[in-house]
Amino acid sequence: MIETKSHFLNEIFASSGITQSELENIIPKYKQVTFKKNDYLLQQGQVEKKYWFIESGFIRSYIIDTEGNDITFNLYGAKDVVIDYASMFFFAPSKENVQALTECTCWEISYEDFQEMFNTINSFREQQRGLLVGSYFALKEHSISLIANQAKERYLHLLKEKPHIVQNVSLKHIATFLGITDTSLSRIRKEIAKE
Amino acid sequence: MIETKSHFLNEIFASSGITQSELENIIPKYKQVTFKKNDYLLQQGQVEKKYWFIESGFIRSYIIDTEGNDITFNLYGAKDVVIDYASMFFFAPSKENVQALTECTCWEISYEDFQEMFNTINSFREQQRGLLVGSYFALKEHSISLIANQAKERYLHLLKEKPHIVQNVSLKHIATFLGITDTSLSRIRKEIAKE
DNA sequence: AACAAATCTTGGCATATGACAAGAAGTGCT
DNA sequence: AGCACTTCTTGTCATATGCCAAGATTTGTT
Repeated sequence: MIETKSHFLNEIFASSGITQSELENIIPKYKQVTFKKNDYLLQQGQVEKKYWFIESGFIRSYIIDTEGNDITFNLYGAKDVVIDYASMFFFAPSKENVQALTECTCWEISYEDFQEMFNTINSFREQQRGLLVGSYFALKEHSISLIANQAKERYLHLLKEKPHIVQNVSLKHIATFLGITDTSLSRIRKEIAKE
Repeated sequence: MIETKSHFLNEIFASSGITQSELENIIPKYKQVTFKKNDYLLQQGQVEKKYWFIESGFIRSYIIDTEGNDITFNLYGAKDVVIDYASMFFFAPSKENVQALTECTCWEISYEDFQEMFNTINSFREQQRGLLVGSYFALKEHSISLIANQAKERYLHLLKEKPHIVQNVSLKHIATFLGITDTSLSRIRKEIAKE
């Protein structure tokens, strides 16, 4: 018997219009998994037809570009959804590596279970749709921000939106995510501290 | 009766393992549409559950960022697929505007027809999957390139991959797509011409 | 506790790119 | 043909950010 009331996933599904009785069908489809620091959730070349909600811990996705640079593509913390859209929805081998930066507790759902609930439970569909769209748009906005904003603005934006990530992820990973060097980010921090 | 042999879509589906008899079912699902210069295929806020193949003409997608800058998000030419993933697959209002830069002839398919063929015709599924994944990854690579490469490299890459776009799209749109000003792009061109 | 390794900060200098403004070239319209 | 409008080029100067290398600080390990 699942104690849904106190379950982490309740926070994820809170205020989504999903009823308690629906939740009792939904939550058991999620499997708790843990990752140790440096474990890979997904490696380049793999197809991973599942995704995760992070209950605790930090995760990053990265690619190694043609010149050998390690570039952080995304950073994830508690309550974030970790997903590779191409792998999940198009069955494509991933272009990125997704790795735990710390010990992590996550809730995993398979493509099949997702699809089934997406097609049969209206409130689940609406809630997940909103969530996935939000995560997709965040990436898109970040990409635009690389063009339109200065590094300092990007940093301040990240600090505002995801302070827990700024506080827990190493400077070099944050720097490549923001599209700058760790040296520059260090200077930006110094400048902000002065203000 | 559709004359599939000489049909533009034959080029799209060529060497995809789709048989001629399957093509005769597939091609009629596509509707030819034309756009005049400056027509919108999709506007910010709309949900557009369809996508297009360009037979001729040029199209761009763009957003106006918070500071009012017009930023080209993607550029499309003949044989490209024009799609807003969030709108198409998640029924989300688009964040971008998709506008014809020239007169265009396109082939449009609805989400419903796409879904139906995707689920029933294996060869269609494989071909479309490859195509959509390719288009998705190109955007991802471009985003990484904004971080990892110099403007000149990005321009040379675009020139190599999509010379027809470089030749037909105005410098200012190419510039914002590459993440630089039109002034800088003009200088980069000059420098390349000298070599 | 002590050392090694990783992370972060700082300095000095180089450079890619931006901002602004003027002129040149190209395009479309009457 | 002529005019307005947009697009492209070029000059000058400012600046954000990169590169490299040296310390400082923190973290992990024995």
